[in-house]
Amino acid sequence: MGIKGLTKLLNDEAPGCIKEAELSSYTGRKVAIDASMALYQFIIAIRSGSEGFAAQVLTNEQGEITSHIQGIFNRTIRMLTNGIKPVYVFDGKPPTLKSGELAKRMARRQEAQSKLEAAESVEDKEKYGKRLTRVTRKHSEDAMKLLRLMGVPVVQAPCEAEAQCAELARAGKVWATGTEDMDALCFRTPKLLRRLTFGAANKQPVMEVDYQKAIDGLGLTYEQFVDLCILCGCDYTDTIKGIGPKTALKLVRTHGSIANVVRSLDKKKYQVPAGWIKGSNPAPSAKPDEATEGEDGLEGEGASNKENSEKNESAPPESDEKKKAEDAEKADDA
DNA sequence: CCTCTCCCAGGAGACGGG
DNA sequence: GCCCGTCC
DNA sequence: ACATCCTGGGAGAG
Repeated sequence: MGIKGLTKLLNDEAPGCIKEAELSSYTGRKVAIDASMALYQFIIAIRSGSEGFAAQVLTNEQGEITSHIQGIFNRTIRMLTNGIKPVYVFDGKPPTLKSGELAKRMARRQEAQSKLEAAESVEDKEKYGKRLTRVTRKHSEDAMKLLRLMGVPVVQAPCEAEAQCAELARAGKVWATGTEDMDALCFRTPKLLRRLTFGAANKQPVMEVDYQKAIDGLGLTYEQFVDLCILCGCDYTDTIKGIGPKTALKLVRTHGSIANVVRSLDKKKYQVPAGWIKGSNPAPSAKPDEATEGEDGLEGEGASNKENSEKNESAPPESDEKKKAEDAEKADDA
């Protein structure tokens, strides 16, 4: 996940938008965290007996996974100990992941699936079974229950958790989004905190990115920033060979939008992937520029301007906005 | 100057006793 | 502070 | 996904 070379680009072109600090300097801050992402990592990472034979997840007497409970518990305790107030945000409707990454995951998953069925040895079955790991509804419910018992606020996002985290931050309900994924900036979270899980005892400090300083430093609008990220290469689209972060920035600055950039490119020199941005498509879809505006009610999903032909995700209705706000109020009590 | 490719090292959750 | 064993 | 897999940094060519 992430935007290729974005961290370096920001360091080079928007100096000051990234800074590092001790965990202790965030005492008292409320931070929104994508719960599903955390759960997935815990389920993958927390295993016992990795040195011996069977690398197994932690389970209860019924054989159900409990790694995620252990992980969420420890991490939450750690943050609370440091005076940081987490707000866990759970995914709602599965996001319309873009064709690229989604297809890739699907392919990998199906490959594992078929290999699992073909597997004869116990080892193989175990091996391929692991590749099918995913966060289930039950895992999420377990975590929600735990968090509620701990008095930690939980938010149910209408769609993508990352987008919701950014909205909470924009609304001032939390101070920042805690994530390892720079994609969060594309949802306009005012502050992004990386390596928040590493404590004082650990090596790297917390990394803090200021969204406003970032786009100001780059000299771009929000829409242009999203376009830049797409050009740099994100999870959802292929990149154009020969165009890296520096060139992408220059192009967006010069032409103003990704549609204009693509239009102006020498197609003989640069291979634009099939089915790319509308500007590359002979059939113009309405007004390209408007597709990137947030006026349709879609939160964040700026990157969705490339999928305007697909079923547009039903926009998060106002009621969801209120619901999340209410939930976040509880954060104040914690 | 910028990008691409290749290679390789390191990390992949957190705690706590020794 | 590091090294590992442990967490279920 | 720990008998693997992914990422980031550096070298070197185009």
